[in-house]
Amino acid sequence: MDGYDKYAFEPFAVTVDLAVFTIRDGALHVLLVERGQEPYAGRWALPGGFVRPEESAETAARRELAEETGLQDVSGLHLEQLRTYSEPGRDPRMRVVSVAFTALLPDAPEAHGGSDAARARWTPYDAARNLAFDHDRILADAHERIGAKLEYTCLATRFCPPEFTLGELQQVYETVWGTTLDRPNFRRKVLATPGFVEAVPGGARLTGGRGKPAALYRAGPATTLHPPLLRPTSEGRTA
Amino acid sequence: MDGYDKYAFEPFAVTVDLAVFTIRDGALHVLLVERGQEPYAGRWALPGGFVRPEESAETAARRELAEETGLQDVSGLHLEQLRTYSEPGRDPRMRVVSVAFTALLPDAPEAHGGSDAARARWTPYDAARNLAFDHDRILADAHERIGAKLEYTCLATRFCPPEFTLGELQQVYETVWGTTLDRPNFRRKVLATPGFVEAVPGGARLTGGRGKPAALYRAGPATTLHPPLLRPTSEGRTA
DNA sequence: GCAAAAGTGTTATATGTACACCCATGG
DNA sequence: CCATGGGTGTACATATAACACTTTTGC
Repeated sequence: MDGYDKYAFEPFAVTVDLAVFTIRDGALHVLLVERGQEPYAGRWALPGGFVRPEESAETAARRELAEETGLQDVSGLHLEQLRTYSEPGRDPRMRVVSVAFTALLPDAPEAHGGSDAARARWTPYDAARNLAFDHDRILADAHERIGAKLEYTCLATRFCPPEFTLGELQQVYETVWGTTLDRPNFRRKVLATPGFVEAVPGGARLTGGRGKPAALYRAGPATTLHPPLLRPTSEGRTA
Repeated sequence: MDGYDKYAFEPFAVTVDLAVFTIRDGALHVLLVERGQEPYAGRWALPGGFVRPEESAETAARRELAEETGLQDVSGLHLEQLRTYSEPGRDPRMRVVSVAFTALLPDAPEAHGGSDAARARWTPYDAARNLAFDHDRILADAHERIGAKLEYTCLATRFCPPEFTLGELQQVYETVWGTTLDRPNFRRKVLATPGFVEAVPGGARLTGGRGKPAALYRAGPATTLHPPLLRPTSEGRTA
């Protein structure tokens, strides 16, 4: 921390990369952009870009998110630092240190392919392979992280529109975890956690065309779940 | 990600900062160094330094850890990325993006004040205030993180020597969380988690001078705790 | 014997799990 | 009237929390 010469070292570039998730047609999707230039021209990559001189990484990530999704109001969206990737060879051009973020979107706004990215597309998570740079790894880390956070935080509501049914909330868990959950137990668990969801007084909505209309809920003020809502098959993780 | 001119932007410096914890005399301690130069000359700070051109942040963190603690074998120690701090004004000299790490040491090796740091000292966590830069914040984040990780990982054994008693392991939890735990229940919980600890066949040790000698255990292969070992007073965190 | 620390046992309560069952709606 | 999805009830297993009690050591 005691070097004054700004150019004493080979400069580092600092970028942000975003793993932006949404749930569409009952499947987890991630936002990818197609690279227009070398390296990795034509390959898909996570959206991202350089941190500007007067920005923090968080500010840069939010700006990129707005640019790539074309959303008007990005201020309320959940953005969270994942980790920083700094392996010397991760970008063939120069030393690039990238701060990765995860973001969760309620529904999939089709408008994208904003400013600089050649093309942007929502891709099913399972099909998002062979990405540019070390983005396969970043994406896998991001998926792992949100899966874990669903267990002990109220993050799942970030995937839902402002008003949602408990069935939709359950689908979030089932989609991210790739499991099925018992509906009665899920319902009780969610309602027993104070501040997780709040009932919308008169609301009800048909979900699948058929069936009983479901009551509507809003996200509550709580941020953490106590006790946690554990994945069913989390036995093998002790070894 | 598409800029080729390495000097197009004002350069970023990339550093690592370390929050190195240990337990000493039943209290949580953190390793601090006294700054010899401006800015913040004479103030205490977290150890850290520049990432070198051919290093990853992890490599740099491990190198700094070895230098600051004077330990021979730093390879087995637990080092974990915390998050990256990138606010534009956090270093008055230039743009410094810092990747923060946490490290846990079994006991407190007194040998320190290694290479570049003016002085290094183990400081009780509660007395580590008014640090240089944004290190108060980093330290608080690190403490919060390790407290949370004790709940659902086997991290606590990293604070212990190779062979330890269950009483010592319990002290780790009590020290980091600032609570007391019921000994019989703690014991059952730990032993019921497969792979958390392994009994050392013939071992026993006197702990407090008096009392029954305690059986010795080693850290097991498990890394996560299922079900988790929750803090007692974690009620208020739902709101 | 007494204090201190380890270790065992027991019980009430809470929580998680696996179901069976009823309700409202569209076709 | 049946398929579909929402919602309720209930019995059982397991986990937690609180606390009494025994064991082994040093003084």
